[in-house]
Formats: sequence, structure tokens, C-alpha cells
Amino acid sequence: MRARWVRLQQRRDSIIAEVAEPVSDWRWLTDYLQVEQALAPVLAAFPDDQPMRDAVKACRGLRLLRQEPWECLASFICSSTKQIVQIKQIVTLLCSRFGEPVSVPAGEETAFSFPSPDRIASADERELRACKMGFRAAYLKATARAVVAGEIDLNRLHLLPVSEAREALMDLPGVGRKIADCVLLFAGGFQEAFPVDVWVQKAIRRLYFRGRRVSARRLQEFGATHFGLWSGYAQQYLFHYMRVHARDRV
DNA sequence: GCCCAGGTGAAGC
DNA sequence: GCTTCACATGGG
Repeated sequence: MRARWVRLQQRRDSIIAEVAEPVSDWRWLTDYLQVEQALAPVLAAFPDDQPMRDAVKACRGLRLLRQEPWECLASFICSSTKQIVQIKQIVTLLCSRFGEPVSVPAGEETAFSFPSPDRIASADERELRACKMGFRAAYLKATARAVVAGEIDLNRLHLLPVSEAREALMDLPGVGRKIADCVLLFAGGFQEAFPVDVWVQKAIRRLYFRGRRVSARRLQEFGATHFGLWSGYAQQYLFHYMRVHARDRV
């Protein structure tokens, strides 16, 4: 997939995209933003309970992206026990040090593509650590090598049954259930994937278990069964609701 | 200083 | 099976 520069602005009923070069086919962007995905049937499939009603109300219009699989996988490998601002910083450093320059509009700062698996696989682990990813550097490099070696075909994961795709991802170093589910959901289009991170754990504990002590395993089970066929979307509404609108209030 | 962060893997019961 | 812990690094 070719890397492109784009700046987006949201308007009430539209999105304005500024690009570096003339574009005749916008599918690369509409696919990424998933703007063709009708939200009504998704929201209608959510459980009809107060937590989901509140989350939907607070996050009106929220959609999932359809990300490029390698970029998604590599970014989430860098994400474990990191704050989101720090993850952004790591990804920015990775791009500027290992990515390729992309064309930008006149007057804009140089921008870089997300680095290829090949480039990460051949990077020195110390160079990767210099991108502030700490112990995740070894995982990232080992996974890049596995991808380069053809041990997994990220671009064909979406053709597999979800459980097989998940197993293949979890065979990679540094990839457990949560990161695997993120890649399935954000890059593979598996709408039933339900990544359980600390935010979603908090959300489910507070909203559905009244703060009672529940094992992570049990929360995973609940998430996968309670929220229906579009549980991945439900997860994202809960996640965003919790992070941006509720935090400690719920 | 202390605690926590879009977890994982290894080791301990 | 489950729970606990180390793993880098930075922010609050």
C-alpha cells in the first residue's frame, strides 16, 4: 500500500481532506475511514442497556478505521503498558527514523511512511530501543522477521475464520490475545473481535459488575458474548466513552 | 519517590 | 487451570 499524506478536518456533515497530489480514486481514504459503513444497523445490534445507551450518546458518529495490517500490528506491539501519547511518540519516531519520505503540500514539514517489515527486521535492536519502546523492541524485531520470512500472511488474514486468524497472530512474539484482537478488528475487519484492555476492563467492571472483583478471563468472556455480532464496535464505543467522557465519574 | 500506562511471557502455585 | 511478576520508559 502506497503511503500518502493527508490532513482531515471534520465538519458537521462532511470531512475535508487536504492532500499532497491530485487524487482521482479516493478509495484508499474512504476504505481507511470506513465512511461507507452504515452506523444504524451497528448501533441497533448493541445490547439495549444503560451503559451502551450512554456510550452511544456520548460518542455519536464514532467509527472504526480499516488500517493496513502490518502498521496496525507493529503499532500495537509497541503499545503494551504505554500511554496513548507515548505510543504516538514511538510510532512517530519509528516513521522518521525507518520510514520513507512521502510527498507533502508546499510549506508542510517532511513526513514519513510507516516502515516496512523488511526495514524493521534488518534494524539493530538498539536503534529500535532508541525509539523509546524499551523491551518491546525485541518483540517488534522478531515479529518483523517472522513476517518477512512468510510465517504469516497479514494481508490474507481476513480470509481466514476468526479463530484461525487469531491463532496465527498469537503465534507471533509479543502478540497476546489483546493485540491479536486489535489487529483482527482494526485491520482484519473482524467485527466480532473484542480487545480487552485496561480501559475496557474498567468500563465493564464499573458498568456491568458494579465494581465487583472479576477475573480478566471472565471479562473477556462477557465481552465476547454480551455485545453481539458487532461487539468490536461496542468495544470502541465503551473505550472512547470511558477515556474521553467518563474517566473516573462512572 | 510512587503509581500507572490500549500487555506479554514465564514462572509460581 | 489460575495468579504473580519482570520487562523499559515517561507522565502525573
